[in-house]
Amino acid sequence: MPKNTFFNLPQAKKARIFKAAVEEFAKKRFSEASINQIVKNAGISRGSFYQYFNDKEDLYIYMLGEIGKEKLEVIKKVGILNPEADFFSAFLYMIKAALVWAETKPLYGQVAMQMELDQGDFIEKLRGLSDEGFLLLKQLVEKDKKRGLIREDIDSELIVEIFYALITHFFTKKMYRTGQYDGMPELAEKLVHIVKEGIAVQRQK
Amino acid sequence: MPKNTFFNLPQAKKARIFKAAVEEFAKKRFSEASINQIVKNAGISRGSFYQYFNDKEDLYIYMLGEIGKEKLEVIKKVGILNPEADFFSAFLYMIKAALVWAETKPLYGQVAMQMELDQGDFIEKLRGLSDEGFLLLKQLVEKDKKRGLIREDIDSELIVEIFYALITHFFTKKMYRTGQYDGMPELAEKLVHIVKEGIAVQRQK
DNA sequence: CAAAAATATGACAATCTTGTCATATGACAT
DNA sequence: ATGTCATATGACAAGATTGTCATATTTTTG
Repeated sequence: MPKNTFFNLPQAKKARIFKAAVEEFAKKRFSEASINQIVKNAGISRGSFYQYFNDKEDLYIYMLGEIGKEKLEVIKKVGILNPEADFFSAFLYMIKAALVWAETKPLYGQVAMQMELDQGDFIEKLRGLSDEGFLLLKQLVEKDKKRGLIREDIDSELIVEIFYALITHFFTKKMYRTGQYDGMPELAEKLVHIVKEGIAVQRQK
Repeated sequence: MPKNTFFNLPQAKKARIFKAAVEEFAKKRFSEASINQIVKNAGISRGSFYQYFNDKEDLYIYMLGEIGKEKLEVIKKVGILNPEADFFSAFLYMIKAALVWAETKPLYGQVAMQMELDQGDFIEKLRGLSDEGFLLLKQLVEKDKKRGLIREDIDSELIVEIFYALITHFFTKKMYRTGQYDGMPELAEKLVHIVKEGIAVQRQK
């Protein structure tokens, strides 16, 4: 947790530091991000940094927490919007909402991407924590199983993870290559359709 | 390309250096791997390293090439084994062969994994190159489309990439968490089955 | 207003990295 | 054996990184 000296700072300065952190962690992985770079961009001295935060981890976790708050709001809106939606359309809606969010705050999305690509014990520890979206999706899958929309013989967690893996893979690739998310809603629809219906030719229908 | 001084080296010394490189690049990403560490483990001086290779890239590419040779043999065996196999069983066979290979030379698999997780312009450039396995799979998909096994309306490359993404995701996760690949053949089968048949409940069949 | 407490600062030590280079060693041919 | 050529070596420069700390400055408090 950041020290009190940080929270006591005037809003503008806090924002400056936060912005500098986001910019750095959007460019580099945690392990490669440089405190030097952050303090330079924030316009504070190296000494001050250590007066505000214990170390890089401290700042990183704080930043993720702040970003997470915003992200959660986006995700929760989906659940509220149409409580009767099936998993597939809810998922697609969620993706689209996430894309709108990512376009508003592109750096936030990049921070998440960098984290996704990171390894290391510290990052691995972090991952398990904030899986609110994951849980929500799993519940939707299970509801759909009861409604007879999704096959009961497939593990719910596996299903969610498949979608997660696919979205992460294609979005990360696209984002890294072109720096943009255009065409992604369409791709997401294709992916959902494929996993839903399968790629095999249907014998009868 | 390594310099002649390297190729002139006695076999044992070459092997020692190669082994040290594999060990380092299995532990660390390219950008984080340290030449210092490699020379230490290989028992050569720092100066010698630069007499053998131009730089880290040089060694890395050489190493990947050597590993790639072995890997390609494994993959090619699949195509030979049963030329009439459909994409799904060929893919599964390929996965299983890759797993056997990875278990024999676990570090090679880890090198590939580290590369998978890496970003950076240099690594990105490398990726496109050695996609022999990718192409082979794409051809299989297209054959199966003609045979009426796979739906024609889905892009072949997308299909291959979906499998690639899923396998990479689950295997990397598993490997990183537990250091082993046990249970992976079964998981691969599940994944193939899901993408083949879909997760939606079939209305009639 | 003066003293005390809080905060800001950049130099510093320690540790890493890469790539170069003058020098030493060894092998091989004349 | 002597000279030449290839190779081996570790010190070195230049550039990063992190975390600490004595000192200066600002703010708050009595």
